[in-house]
Amino acid sequence: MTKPDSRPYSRYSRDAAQLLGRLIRRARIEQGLTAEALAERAGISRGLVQRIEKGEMGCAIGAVFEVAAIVGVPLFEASPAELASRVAEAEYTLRLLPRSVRTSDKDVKDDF
Amino acid sequence: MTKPDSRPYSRYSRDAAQLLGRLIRRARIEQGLTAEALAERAGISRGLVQRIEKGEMGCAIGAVFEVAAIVGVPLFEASPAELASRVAEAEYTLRLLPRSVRTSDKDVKDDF
DNA sequence: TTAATATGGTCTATAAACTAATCATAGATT
DNA sequence: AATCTATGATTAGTTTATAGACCATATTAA
Repeated sequence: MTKPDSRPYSRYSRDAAQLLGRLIRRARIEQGLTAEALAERAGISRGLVQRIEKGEMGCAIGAVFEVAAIVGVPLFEASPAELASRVAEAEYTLRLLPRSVRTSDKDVKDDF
Repeated sequence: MTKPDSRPYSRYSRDAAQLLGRLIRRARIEQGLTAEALAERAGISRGLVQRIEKGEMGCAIGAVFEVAAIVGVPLFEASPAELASRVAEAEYTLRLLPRSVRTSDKDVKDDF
């Protein structure tokens, strides 16, 4: 058994996952919610809640987002209505773009 | 084989995952990046890129965030420096909270 | 229209996440 | 101080995601 989940993640994505986990943990505690209780509400195990709060990269995004929603950590800093609106907007914008990318090598901003 | 990944997700978390996927796809196309090329950069398979762009809830948050970072979709609407700063802040704030929750049942704002 | 390629879907094998149970410890309340 | 409980960590077993190959189709460019 080697070290688990040691893929080359960028600092940015690791920070983001970690921050999300901390925010969830903070919100849970402030609401007096037990990890066990939160797990029950989300339909997942307590162990997974622990991993989410630690910001581990292997957790399913569905589980993470669901837990965040339950304790009230806003995703995209948006309310449900705003989110739905942005989804629709993104949907529309996508339809305006080419459906297939033909170019071989263009510049990508990997850093921002 | 039954229907995969049919856990009871909230509308909010599903919208969030879907929006993130759309934003990634849009950014990728706008940059003339092939799904294959993006997968290569992220160290994942092309199939996983497709699932991420569809906003499927089972994808590992590490893979999703990594891909987002590569195409330049900001997480938490924050730059790398801001993110790191917020992580540190969250870390500090957590240390001020009780480490164990004793209460049995308090009110939770499930809706916001 | 034709040629080249990106995309979408499916399949199998493998790797990994997830669950559930358990134990030890830390922390909170009386 | 003593008790009760939440937390953290570990393990075994099951489920699921992921990789990689493949094929069919759609899309772009010539």
